[in-house]
Amino acid sequence: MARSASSFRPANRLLASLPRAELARLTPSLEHVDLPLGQHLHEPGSAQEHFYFPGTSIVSLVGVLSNGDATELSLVGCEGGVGVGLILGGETTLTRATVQNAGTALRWKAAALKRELKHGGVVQRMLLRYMQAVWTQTAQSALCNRHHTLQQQLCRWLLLSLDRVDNNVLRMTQQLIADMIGVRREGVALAAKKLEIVGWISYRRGVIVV
Amino acid sequence: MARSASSFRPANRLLASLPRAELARLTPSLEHVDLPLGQHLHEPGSAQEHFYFPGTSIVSLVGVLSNGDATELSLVGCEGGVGVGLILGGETTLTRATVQNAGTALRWKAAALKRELKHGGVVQRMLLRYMQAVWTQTAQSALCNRHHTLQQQLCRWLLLSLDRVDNNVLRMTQQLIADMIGVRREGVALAAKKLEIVGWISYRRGVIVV
DNA sequence: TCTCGTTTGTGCGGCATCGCACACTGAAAC
DNA sequence: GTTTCAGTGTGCGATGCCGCACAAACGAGA
Repeated sequence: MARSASSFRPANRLLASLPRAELARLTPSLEHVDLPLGQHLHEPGSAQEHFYFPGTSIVSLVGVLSNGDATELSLVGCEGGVGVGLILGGETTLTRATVQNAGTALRWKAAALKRELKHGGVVQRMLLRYMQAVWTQTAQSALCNRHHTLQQQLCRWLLLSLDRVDNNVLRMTQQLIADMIGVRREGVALAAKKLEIVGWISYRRGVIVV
Repeated sequence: MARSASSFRPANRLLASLPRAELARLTPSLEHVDLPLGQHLHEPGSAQEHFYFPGTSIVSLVGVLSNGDATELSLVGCEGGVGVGLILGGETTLTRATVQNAGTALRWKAAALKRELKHGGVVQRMLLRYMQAVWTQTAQSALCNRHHTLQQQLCRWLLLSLDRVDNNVLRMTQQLIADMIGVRREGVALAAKKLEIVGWISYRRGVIVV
């Protein structure tokens, strides 16, 4: 499942944005992994061992309440990374990271990340910038949850997901979508139906075409 | 309005948590300010000049949508700081920081903060840890907005506020509270009425006693 | 004391979502 | 082909909040 990372132009855009030299320095400590659908990269409350840079995989970051209620806080594809808790240095998170879409990723040992963070160069800036993106998405999520209708949230979710795949097709059941944005499945069914009537999407047993 | 900061044991707990030497090093670049009620420490979209360490003041961080809808993302008192956007390095935020409770604060030039962040010592760790606290609160906010009733959210807000004052009294009109958590004033009135009947709070024209 | 503006209390119709129940459909397994 | 079941469509009452309108209570200043 894991082999050494050799490619010079990583699929992940955070890594690709780094200068040649920095990337070369990091490469030895990066490890190629394939993420299967449904795997949890980390659970609420537990410490994380690795930071992940998704390549073709998509990972959903959901906040979990003690009673089990959940809401998606951020969606991460090749433009980001998983494990912001490591950047910030706290031991525990209240989030769960679940693989939405099986695919590749590069993983990075937590210790190496911490070393790089102390170093304070381009990599640190990159990580912090991305942290801001995550925070912004979380804030957006809070705002949407308060002010937007289910329909609007479904649209937002579809667009976020589309940005992270290379074609127009999403493989995702209504139940999973409902769990992500924290609503009933029936609500998603209704909203999706409307979108289908308008002609923006077509829906067929777990396959969405936009 | 501004005079040099001289006290060795700052009221702000983030600063107080620093080792003597570090604090001494920072002190010259800190400036004492009094924050009047209602002042905006930063607006969505604009760059921030200072990072603030509240002493007796309380600052509310609200996320603002382009259409004006808003929701509180975090509440900051002497246990925290205002200006996480500076830590993360992005130029713009979608948040507004408003002074909820007039009081003192120490402010810190953005440039000094950036220097300290590169340096990568105790101060960096402290800032990042606090950033995590803010992120966690934002995530909590998202979860509450989805899963909790207005009543529960009011309670949460009251408790958050209480943690940040030294007595049991909050000076706050229902309208302002409603704006904070992003609901109608009438809803707050109703919820507050219930809490008053149960005997947990007493409410009198902008003064809440718990 | 009186007035005026702010703050709070209350009622009503409307709407979005929930929780539950159940029927239908397509795809995979036998 | 038949069975089986995950995935989906639909209906219905309940609930919580919104938007609006207006009355009542309170406090500050004249």
